[in-house]
Amino acid sequence: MKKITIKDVAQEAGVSTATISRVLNNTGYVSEGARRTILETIERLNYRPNAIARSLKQDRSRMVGIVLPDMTNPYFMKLSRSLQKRLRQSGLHGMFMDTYGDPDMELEALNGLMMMRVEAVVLAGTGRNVPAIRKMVRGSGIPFVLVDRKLPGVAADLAAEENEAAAHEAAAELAQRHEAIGILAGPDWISTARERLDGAAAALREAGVALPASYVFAGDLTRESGREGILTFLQLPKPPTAVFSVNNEMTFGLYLGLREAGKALDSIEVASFGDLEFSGLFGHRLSIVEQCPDEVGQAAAELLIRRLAHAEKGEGTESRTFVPTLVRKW
Amino acid sequence: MKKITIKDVAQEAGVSTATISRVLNNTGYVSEGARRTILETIERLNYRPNAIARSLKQDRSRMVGIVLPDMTNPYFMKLSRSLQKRLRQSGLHGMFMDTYGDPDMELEALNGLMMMRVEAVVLAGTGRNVPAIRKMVRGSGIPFVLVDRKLPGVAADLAAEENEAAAHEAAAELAQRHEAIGILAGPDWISTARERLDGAAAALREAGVALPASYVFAGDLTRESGREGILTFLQLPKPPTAVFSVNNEMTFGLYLGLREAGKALDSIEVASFGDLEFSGLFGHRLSIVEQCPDEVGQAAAELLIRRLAHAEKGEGTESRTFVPTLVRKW
DNA sequence: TTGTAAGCGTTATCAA
DNA sequence: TTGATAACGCTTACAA
Repeated sequence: MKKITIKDVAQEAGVSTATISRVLNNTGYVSEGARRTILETIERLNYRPNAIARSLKQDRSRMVGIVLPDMTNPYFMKLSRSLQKRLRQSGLHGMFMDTYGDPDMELEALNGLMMMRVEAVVLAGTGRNVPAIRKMVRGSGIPFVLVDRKLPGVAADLAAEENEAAAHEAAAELAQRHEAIGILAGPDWISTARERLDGAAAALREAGVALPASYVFAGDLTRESGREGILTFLQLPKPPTAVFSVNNEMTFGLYLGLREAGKALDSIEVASFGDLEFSGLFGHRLSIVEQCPDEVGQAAAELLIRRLAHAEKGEGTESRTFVPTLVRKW
Repeated sequence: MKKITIKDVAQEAGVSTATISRVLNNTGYVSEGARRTILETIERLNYRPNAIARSLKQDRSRMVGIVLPDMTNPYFMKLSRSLQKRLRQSGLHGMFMDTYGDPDMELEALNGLMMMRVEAVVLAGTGRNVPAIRKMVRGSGIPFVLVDRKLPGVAADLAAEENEAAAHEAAAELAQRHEAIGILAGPDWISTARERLDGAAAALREAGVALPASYVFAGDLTRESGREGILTFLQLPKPPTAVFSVNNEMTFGLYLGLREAGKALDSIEVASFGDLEFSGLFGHRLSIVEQCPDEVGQAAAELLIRRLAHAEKGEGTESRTFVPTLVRKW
């Protein structure tokens, strides 16, 4: 069980470690004979080069940090999957960190990644660490790519969705048939939530639909707060007849709340940013803004790879890729 | 942007690198004065110790490989989350690898992890690399913990669910009311699928319900194959009036298929292993075997930590933790 | 309480 | 075409 190193292989094969290294990395000249013996010895000893030593020597970890608020959320994992797929093609590995949406854990995760000397960071932030992250982006010398969520004043590439336009379109749809429209909103510091609220509110305004404060519920993107939101709306003297929800979890909570209140699931019309699995199955009176996690992940990967390739050429200005979303009417 | 090392800190603080190291690791004696200057210098230079160098020197990567067939599957990610949470408490980081259920990618992932010198591996296998994995477990000298899925003949700890008993219970329930029961099964080499099929088949046998070959559809656990399965059943001269499905994705496909065939979603009674998000919302004539990813993940973590702690004391025999599942009737 | 220096397993430079 | 050998950034005996 003794761990076997390049020296053991060298000894067994009767060559120097330098030669082993050359065949391992296809670098420099190696005679065909030597190459064969070496490969055979490697196989026989079941030798695997130590990536840690290699990283140290080459000053390249070949790792990319991926920092997410919720790894059980399929949206982020679909995004990560397409990202990781592209990274692998470039010989990079993703190091995933789950922040649980908590600012302290986010900072801890980022610090850990800096110590691991990741070559880049992909971040869907909590929105609550902007100054620290800005400093880190400046000081680290590695590229950051923001995904899904923007962070104001952070000079990094971005891959995200067209939140405002899509929310506008979906809310405008509701406005054609309703005069009392509620909005399940999210925290102000999460850019996606804010943009979707802004887009929807603008649509209502343009359609001449009033939006009293009591029709905007400030939730936190969780199922539970969606439930609270609809229950709150239902208490109102004149409850909304339609609701726009800024994310799918809150939409789900909305339905839980309706059921809890003994209302039919189609007793109100709903437009939701983000899909619900069952929408195709039962979806009545439900419009969906379909998101494109795969495209966002791929875009992020492209930005990353490009940035890594041009690392030496100095920073340049940051790029932003927006992927269009699709509004699907039921 | 020059990268700053322990030497820079030593120079700035006017001490040796050894002393820096001592305060960094809280090891050995350091005068209070020195400690303060050093911490201040670290702060000022914004120094972060290089985890790679540390790993190399200490021969401890503090990383655990986590190999999964599908990172977009919430079941596996819930499992991973509780696993990771516990790992972090022990100063370990998870290195996630998605195999897409593909044996070649699985091997590639495992090889990569061995090169990274992970201290342990948590694996939900494809079931198609048993000999190679057995060899790796023997040769690597690091603990493996299998999660969710067993691998025959692989001497490793295991944390999994009570598949057979739960499937038995759920199918017995159906057998009380039906005589024509179909089963949406999975690949034979995935232990969970096989055990659930076995449990269900046994229940039917004991209840005296016939199970002709045409009532067992060999799917692959995907949504698409669930759809195919139900459509195939519906073609039968005498279609089943109830179906037991070995996982939630296939169950979802079943409903898609029903809808496609123009049948009402409650035109047949269904028992499903694994939850569907909407089951609480619409769930009629649907029984669920609720799984416990959190518990499995936690159990895996415990096994891992224990194994790591006793690493020097030789192997010992492998342990298996089974977490009980709950059958929820609608 | 502190410093010196040897290594951890590689890669890369320089000679041979 | 190959081999010595000096790093990479850290930890850790061992001395002082």
